[in-house]
Amino acid sequence: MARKSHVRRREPLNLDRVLRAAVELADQVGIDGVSMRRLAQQLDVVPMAIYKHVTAKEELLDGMVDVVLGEIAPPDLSLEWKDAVRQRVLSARDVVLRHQWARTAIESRTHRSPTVLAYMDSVAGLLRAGGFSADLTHHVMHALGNRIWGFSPELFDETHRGNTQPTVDAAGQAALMEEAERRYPHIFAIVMAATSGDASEYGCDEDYEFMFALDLLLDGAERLRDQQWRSPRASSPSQRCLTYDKGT
Amino acid sequence: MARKSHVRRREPLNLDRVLRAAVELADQVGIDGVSMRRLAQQLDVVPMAIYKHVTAKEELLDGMVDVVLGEIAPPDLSLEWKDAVRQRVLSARDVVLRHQWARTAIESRTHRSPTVLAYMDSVAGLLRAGGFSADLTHHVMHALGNRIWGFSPELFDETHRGNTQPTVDAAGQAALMEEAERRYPHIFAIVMAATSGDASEYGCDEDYEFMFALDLLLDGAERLRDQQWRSPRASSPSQRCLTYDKGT
DNA sequence: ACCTGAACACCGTTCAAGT
DNA sequence: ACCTGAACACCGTTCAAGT
Repeated sequence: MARKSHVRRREPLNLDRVLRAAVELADQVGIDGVSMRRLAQQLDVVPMAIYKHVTAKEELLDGMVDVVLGEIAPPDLSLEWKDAVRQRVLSARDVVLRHQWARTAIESRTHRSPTVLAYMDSVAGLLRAGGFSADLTHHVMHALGNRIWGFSPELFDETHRGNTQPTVDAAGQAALMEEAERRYPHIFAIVMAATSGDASEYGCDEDYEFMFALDLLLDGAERLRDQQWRSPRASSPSQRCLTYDKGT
Repeated sequence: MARKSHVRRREPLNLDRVLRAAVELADQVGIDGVSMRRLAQQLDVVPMAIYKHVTAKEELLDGMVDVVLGEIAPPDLSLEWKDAVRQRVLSARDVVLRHQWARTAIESRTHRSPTVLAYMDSVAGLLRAGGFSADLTHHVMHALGNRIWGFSPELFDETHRGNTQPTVDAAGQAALMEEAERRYPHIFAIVMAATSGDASEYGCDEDYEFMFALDLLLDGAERLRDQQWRSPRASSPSQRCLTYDKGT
């Protein structure tokens, strides 16, 4: 056993092994639990050994994002553009649901790695193949925003990140509800509509919300494509900073 | 002078003063520069003194977000719903542009404070007043996502967070461009279209992108409202987890 | 009772001393 | 030349000792 661990230990550290261990660690303990020191421990290595394969923690996080993006299924080029985009984005969604920490990690990245660019390029390519101009594709990509990575911000709740709300008794619950109805009538109405009565057991169907927004955006994009939409910038290229024109 | 600083020092610390100092500090040094210790130093106080007004750093961040949300202009109820939403969201945008750290801070919040809920309630109220059902309002709010706070993710660049890309000579630049064109043809096309030729000076007009997406979403929402859209969940409330129905 | 210095258990990263 | 222990300059937060 001591011998085996000795053999293990001699297996040379490389970037791939570092990144895979980091991803595994993040899956287990969340992104905040991933420290250089803890990762080193996981790899049965001295902390400084990691710096041989990664110049700083930021680079580690870049690499971790690359690893999860690698799990996204390749695009199905036989599909009609909208289905193709949807399939690709939903595949990304599968991935970020498997790796909950990936949302935060992706959002925090300030550097676009080749892997990131390649993925974005492929999504842009699906739109271009669907007859979108480069101009419109650009704006649609921005409008999709983080949804191209398969996630959208959680507006009301944050159920996926182990938050234990304080348990209150039924009376307290009712009082809270009354308070909520008085102070936040519109949110209350929304919650009531979403739960058909029992607001206390509110929980969004995140998947549905994601799809709703995705289709709203894609349908809107399609409409603009069909009416040959061009950005004001494209018409007058010298003008870099545009003030929004309400009449448009 | 020593006397004056002594008088200053005796001014009792309170939550308001703590939060305002924290916001000011974040404005100056960014959110990562805001540590309990550094904030204490700024307030000319021992670190532990802050914990009298805030139980943990998370609570400090909650409070900081509340402070900036307080700077958002009140809704103009005389406006037609779409303009009212736009005015409110653009006012929020002014605020998050003034406080660059606020995007990250808002995204990282896991707790919805009364101030946060009040703002969300007011946006929901504008939609409701515009004839949106509670059901549709709900989904539209989700679709707007972080755009209700006046920001959207930066997809391609991150110019606003002091990043100094390595300067390369003209020849290196040209080589990079060729490489980019070969590896990321669609992104390259986008960039070319956005800069009318000189891809090296690419920079998105973030304001325009924001407005484009906002209008795409609001126009799409209006269309759904006009056709009396109802969510499948609203029709069959027992069914909580919906699979997306392509035919819809 | 209130306040606070020191301490605890961590960080990411540098650097010089060891092989 | 490579590797690594110790050290540096930080964190957020606890806690016991001081007033």
